[in-house]
Amino acid sequence: EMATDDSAVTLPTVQSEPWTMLAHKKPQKGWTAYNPRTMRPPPLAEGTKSVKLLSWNVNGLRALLKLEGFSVLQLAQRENFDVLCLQETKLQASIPEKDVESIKQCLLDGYENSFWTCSTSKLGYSGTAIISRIKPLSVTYGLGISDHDSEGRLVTAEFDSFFLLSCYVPNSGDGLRRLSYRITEWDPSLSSYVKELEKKKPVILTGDLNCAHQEIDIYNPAGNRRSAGFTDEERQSFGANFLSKGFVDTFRAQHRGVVGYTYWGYRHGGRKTNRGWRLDYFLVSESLADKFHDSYILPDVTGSDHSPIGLILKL
Amino acid sequence: EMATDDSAVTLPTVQSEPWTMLAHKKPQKGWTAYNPRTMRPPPLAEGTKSVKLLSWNVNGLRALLKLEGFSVLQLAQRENFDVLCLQETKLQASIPEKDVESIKQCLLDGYENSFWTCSTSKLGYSGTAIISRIKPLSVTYGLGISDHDSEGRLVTAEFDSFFLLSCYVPNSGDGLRRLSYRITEWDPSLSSYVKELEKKKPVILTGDLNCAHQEIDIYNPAGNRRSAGFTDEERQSFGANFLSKGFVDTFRAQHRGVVGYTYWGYRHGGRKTNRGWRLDYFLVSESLADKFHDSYILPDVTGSDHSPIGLILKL
DNA sequence: CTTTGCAAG
DNA sequence: CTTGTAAAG
Repeated sequence: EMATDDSAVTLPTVQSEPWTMLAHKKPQKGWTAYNPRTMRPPPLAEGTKSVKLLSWNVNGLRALLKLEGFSVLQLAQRENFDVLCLQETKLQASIPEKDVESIKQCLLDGYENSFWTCSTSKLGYSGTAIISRIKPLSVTYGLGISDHDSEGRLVTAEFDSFFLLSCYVPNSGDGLRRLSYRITEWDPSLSSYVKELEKKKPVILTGDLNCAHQEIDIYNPAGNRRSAGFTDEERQSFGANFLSKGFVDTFRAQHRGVVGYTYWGYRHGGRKTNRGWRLDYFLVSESLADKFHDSYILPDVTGSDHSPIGLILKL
Repeated sequence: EMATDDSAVTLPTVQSEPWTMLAHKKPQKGWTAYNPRTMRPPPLAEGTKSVKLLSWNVNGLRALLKLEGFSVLQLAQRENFDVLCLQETKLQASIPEKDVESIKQCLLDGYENSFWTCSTSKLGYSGTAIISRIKPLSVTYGLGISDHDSEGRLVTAEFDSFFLLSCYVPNSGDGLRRLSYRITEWDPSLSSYVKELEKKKPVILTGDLNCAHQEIDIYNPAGNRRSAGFTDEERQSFGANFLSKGFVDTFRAQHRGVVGYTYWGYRHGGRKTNRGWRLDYFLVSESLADKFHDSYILPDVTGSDHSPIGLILKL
């Protein structure tokens, strides 16, 4: 049975739905756990024009398709998305023939338009994509700055009423060896790029932005102050370069005080114990802030260390 | 039903026993396929003193134990061997704790004495072992020539009536890049080493000697004239350094005209189609040539690209 | 802990 | 095709 609203414990703790559990033994600060069963709004009225966007860091597309086979296709059918953004495809420019076949069958059936980047500097690393039912007006790859465009971290597709960016932000790495690149080069460059695009039309920036912005966005804030993705530097950069520049974190705007993770490291059996992070976002231009119907997470979709996230945008 | 001896086709071709099939569509030169069900002599009379030796190129011991779990232990119990020689353990000097546990449980239960070499020049490469119920008089590692002893290719155990060598001969490699090392350095050094030992007592040289000596020892002799393990150079070297120096190929001595493979490459589904090679041997000093009861192959033991081989020695 | 690519067989 | 490694997350 569903717990009542006035129950002392505000968190449902149904064993069979692990995504409903917080890692903290006791709920803190009145936070609640994100539950897609109860927290997603009812569907839009028939006839309301909308577009459904999905984003997923797949952590190696070939392994996902090998492991999961047609379950990716099932995801597509169940969710009936219009556009799917991928990160960490780990594909190379030359994909083995059998993998091409698998990708076509599992992922591109019904989606005529697909646009792929891959790292040219390091094989099988990074890589992003946009797969769409709707034909974009135009597509560009990277930031347009060759220093930052050898790792296949960005695809931009222009649609009628917005730009959509599928982005994989550089991880600051073990020992934070790449933190300074991230803070002083990548984040500001991406920020300038999106602000430039925004002069033309609204922007939707999605993907693995590799930052848990606030304490609510990570299972163990105190223990991760010097972990890549939760350093003060990255969190400040995320605020300064995106949120303070007018971009709206749609999940947080819709779900104040809700703990919704999108990533659970493989290293400590994170998914079972819900030791997660919220690293994946749909950020939107202010002008779209009241035009989205639902910003959601699909935590029960497995096959990667990240779960997919979704955004339903009213048109 | 068993085929009768006077049948026109001399080869049993029972589908459920693939090791009974020859790769050649038609039997050639009157060869027959090795069949452990019919070609092993009856057990020695009760009370006859004997020792049972086994040798196995395991192609990565950790993977074998992970894959097969306790079936290795079952092999030990079923075969009830006295000494097991391993090659290509691919262990490092520092074995992860969990692997140590697994090895102890699966492999060393009941075998007090075990002696291991590993490659110090290339991690997870090569590596040999002798695991014994009988305590050896002494054990030495390598050839005693530092140039050839960085790859963990040899363990020698001295028992009362013989030396036992577990050996993994260097593969000549793709493009035969290591053929000249093999022919001009390794083989002669090993030959000198065993001849030196033989001055003290008889020698049993076993392991993956990485040479299919004659056409009968390989499924496609014509197509492999320049393949590592069947070059003229390696075959001549094998003859000159070991057979012509008085060592007896026990399997061949016992089974003239019998096709008995011990290796089937993973690359072309070799085991299913019996596209095999005989690369694993028990070579013995001439003085032991009439003292062995059975030199055999266990082709139905899986888990590696090689099968184990065995030697029952009368004492 | 898992992905990728790589060397080796 | 499978085993190891390494770098990366």
